[in-house]
Amino acid sequence: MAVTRPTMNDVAASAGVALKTVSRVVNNEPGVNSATAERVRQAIERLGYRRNDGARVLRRGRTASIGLIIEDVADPFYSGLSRAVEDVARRNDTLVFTGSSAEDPERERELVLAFCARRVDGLVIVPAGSDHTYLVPELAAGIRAVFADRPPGAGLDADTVLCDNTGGARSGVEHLIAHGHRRVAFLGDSPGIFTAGERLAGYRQALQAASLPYDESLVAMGTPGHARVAAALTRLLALPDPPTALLTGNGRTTMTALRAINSMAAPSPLAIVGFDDFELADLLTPAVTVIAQDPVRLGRTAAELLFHRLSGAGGPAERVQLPTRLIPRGSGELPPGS
Amino acid sequence: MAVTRPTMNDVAASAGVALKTVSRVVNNEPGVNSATAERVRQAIERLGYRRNDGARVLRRGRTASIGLIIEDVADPFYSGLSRAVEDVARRNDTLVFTGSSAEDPERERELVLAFCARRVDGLVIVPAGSDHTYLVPELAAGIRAVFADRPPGAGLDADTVLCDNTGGARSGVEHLIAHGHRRVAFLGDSPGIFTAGERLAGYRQALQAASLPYDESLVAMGTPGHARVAAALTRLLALPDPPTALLTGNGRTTMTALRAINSMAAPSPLAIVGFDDFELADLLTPAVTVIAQDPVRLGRTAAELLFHRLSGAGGPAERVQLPTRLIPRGSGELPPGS
DNA sequence: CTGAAAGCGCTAACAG
DNA sequence: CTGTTAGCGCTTTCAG
Repeated sequence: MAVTRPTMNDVAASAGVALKTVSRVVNNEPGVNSATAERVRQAIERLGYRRNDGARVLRRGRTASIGLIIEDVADPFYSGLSRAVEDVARRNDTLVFTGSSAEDPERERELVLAFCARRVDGLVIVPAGSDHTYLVPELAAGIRAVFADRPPGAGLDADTVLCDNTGGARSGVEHLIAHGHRRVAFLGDSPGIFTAGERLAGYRQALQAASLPYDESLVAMGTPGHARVAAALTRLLALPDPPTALLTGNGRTTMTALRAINSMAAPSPLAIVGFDDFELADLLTPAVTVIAQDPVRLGRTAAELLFHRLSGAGGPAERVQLPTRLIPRGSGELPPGS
Repeated sequence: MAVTRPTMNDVAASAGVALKTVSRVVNNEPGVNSATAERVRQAIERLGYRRNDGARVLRRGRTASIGLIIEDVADPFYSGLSRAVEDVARRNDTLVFTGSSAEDPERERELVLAFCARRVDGLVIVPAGSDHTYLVPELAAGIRAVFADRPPGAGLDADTVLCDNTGGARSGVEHLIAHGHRRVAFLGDSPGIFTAGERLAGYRQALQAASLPYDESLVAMGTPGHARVAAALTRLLALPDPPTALLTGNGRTTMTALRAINSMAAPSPLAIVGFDDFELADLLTPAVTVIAQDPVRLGRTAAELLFHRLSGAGGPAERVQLPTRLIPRGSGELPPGS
């Protein structure tokens, strides 16, 4: 098995021309006699030559590749975002390295630095950690970074695209209150996660605007795993004055909560609004009312911002906020105590 | 803004040592005086030096990167597979380029060749096309490729990991027949897709084994879009002797079909078995019986096979088949004409 | 229109 | 233990 590929030199030798002439043909540079060019093309064909972009990059500087760091490709929210980034990259003739941080700051750092060592032109980062000082030398060296879904940690000023987490959560709770609920629980993601905090803030704002008390016992923040969610729900429903409605903090938590409630033989149905839309929400009984984010738009916006910078745009870091949309489907319109 | 990064040379000059010494320190090679090493490390820190892996690769041959081509990262089946490939790659200190072919053979080809031009060490390909002759020179040049979910086109012999599509579909139809059904429809994916054909074959085998006739009017193959699926279902249900049960050909088709049926006010409930498990199948009413594939295992197996080859394993192309598993949940156990 | 020489940043192979 | 030299495959620069 051939273990070494033909190089431009081999092609040049085979076609009886100089290296540079091959380079011109391969890159469609003007100023090559068409007969010569044809001879080169035949040699390329004959040898199965294919340009080594690694060497090209070394010489030219730009790698025409970017890195994308998300939490988990297998999560539908991030896979939508991923696909959008990929599409924008493709339109810019750029390849994408993808990596999942699994919500681990150390892993995020490793991935980012590995991408930087490959000299990606830029990065789209959904950060897991809150300390991004490790990025400072990279940014100083000209690598551009755009943060998506969550902002960078303190001390780093970079372009950022976020959803309106607070406003979204607020509108969800307002919706429940408008339907007569006074005891609304919040089942949120781990408190360390930026979006979880923002959504909790929105929850509180809605209560305050309606002059309802903030009752800590109605709030349960943590991972979206089944055990923890089921435990939290059990506790909530056993309260002396239990909630009649529930806001769940993200798509995964919503699904886990629905599953837990389903197997709990709840005394009276709980009204539910979920943060994040999800597939089949419309087919459940009742259909699930959600606050929809737009992961595709999030990814597209972040990637476009990145390429905007890569094409030379200067100016201060931008901060874009994307709207959310409440989609009433039934579960959020249930009256209390029905 | 600094547009050029410090190189090993800069570090060497700054530390007052030779280039090679820096290289030794950076790569943790033994045989450097610890005082010298410390001086070098300080210079690295001072200048914010980071090794350029592109240059390293050019010199060493291996890029420690692989390419992954799937149909669409945003599809849960492929995103599970993706994540599994990424995890295996990580364990092998390898980065992953990801690209979506969108079921377009030309796009698949472009992506693969772009990855090859970056000199990835290997590829995991879920092929969209059926002609892979474009890969021959790449394979000859030593790039390893493993096909997943679908085999390569005729004429190319490469490692392949498939699911038991035929057996899975057969077991699904057998299940329906065992529950008393005699008129079972098949709503499959576009006939050009490999897995769609295999599943159709399994459907036919089950009918034959039960001595039931194969009725073409009960089969509808095509894209999983809503319009086409709804039209197919309308036609099926208007048949003089309509089906009492339905096998759907993949996850997306199942969901679309459920949605269509839901809005159709069907005369009597249709028993349904879906190929592919999907999130929330257990929470629908009735819960959906499925033939589950294991996308994570598919991805893991393919990636492990790839790294096995990359570590020097020879021998003929392997062909691995993964089992499927029928998960009864309710929809597939409905009796006919209920 | 074509080519020779230099060098991108690094590692391998040898000296000292 | 440290340094020198060559060269990975390509593009850039400058001469013919």
